Amino acid sequence: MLRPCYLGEFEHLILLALMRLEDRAYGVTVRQEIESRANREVSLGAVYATLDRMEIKGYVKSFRGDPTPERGGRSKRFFRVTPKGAAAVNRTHRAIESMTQGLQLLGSSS
Amino acid sequence: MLRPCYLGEFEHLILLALMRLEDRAYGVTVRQEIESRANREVSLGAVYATLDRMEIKGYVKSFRGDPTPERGGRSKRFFRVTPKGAAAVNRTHRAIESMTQGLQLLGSSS
DNA sequence: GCATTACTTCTACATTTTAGAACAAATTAC
DNA sequence: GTAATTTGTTCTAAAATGTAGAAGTAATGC
Repeated sequence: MLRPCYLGEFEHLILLALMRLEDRAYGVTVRQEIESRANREVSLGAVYATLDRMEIKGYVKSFRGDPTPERGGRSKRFFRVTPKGAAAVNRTHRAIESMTQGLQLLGSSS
Repeated sequence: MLRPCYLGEFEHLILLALMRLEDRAYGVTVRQEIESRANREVSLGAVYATLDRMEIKGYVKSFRGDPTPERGGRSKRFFRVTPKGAAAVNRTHRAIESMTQGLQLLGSSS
């Protein structure tokens, strides 16, 4: 099968979280960002699994930070979106946007 | 596991295609709509599998049309989005939107 | 050291996405 | 009418994604 270059739902949310968090993105903050912003519960296991897969695909890059002086403050694994990851987000947005053009659906529900 | 009420990527595109197509939505046109609008190749098998799953979940409803008088024009299985499906689209859009708020990413690529 | 805290990795499954082959029903050509 | 052709759907099987929770690791505080 040809490698699809489209993002899954959760991959998409995680990339957006990384973009928002900039240099503060690691497992816990990513999960928090999605829970509070997208109003959706996620497990840390899910977050890491998806980040690992996206690192293999080249959508994100991770590197170790230093330990912090809080109790339990061990070193974190930070993540950043790569240009390739950003391109994937853009492709996804364009696809959704062009499929949405002219539809009036986001009316007022909530 | 609790049934997640979030749409997968492809489910999302298919629901948008159904909304656009209104009463002309069946396997072939749905595929065409996604290929031309979202600029993405999809197989019919993928379209039907996803439509079937979404019918089970109550996001779409299908019904048979009559044969048409073209060569090979056998009867079609038409699909419509249900209110539940429309609600799922709205939830998905809200999640993406709130994750995107304030990010400037759709700059100019393409 | 031992308990506690913050964080990551591992394990195991469920669900979604995917392609292509097989099947079915209609039309046309002969 | 029956074989070939066309439109459309269903079936099958596998890969990719999504998910939760248990286990593991490194730090601090006592």
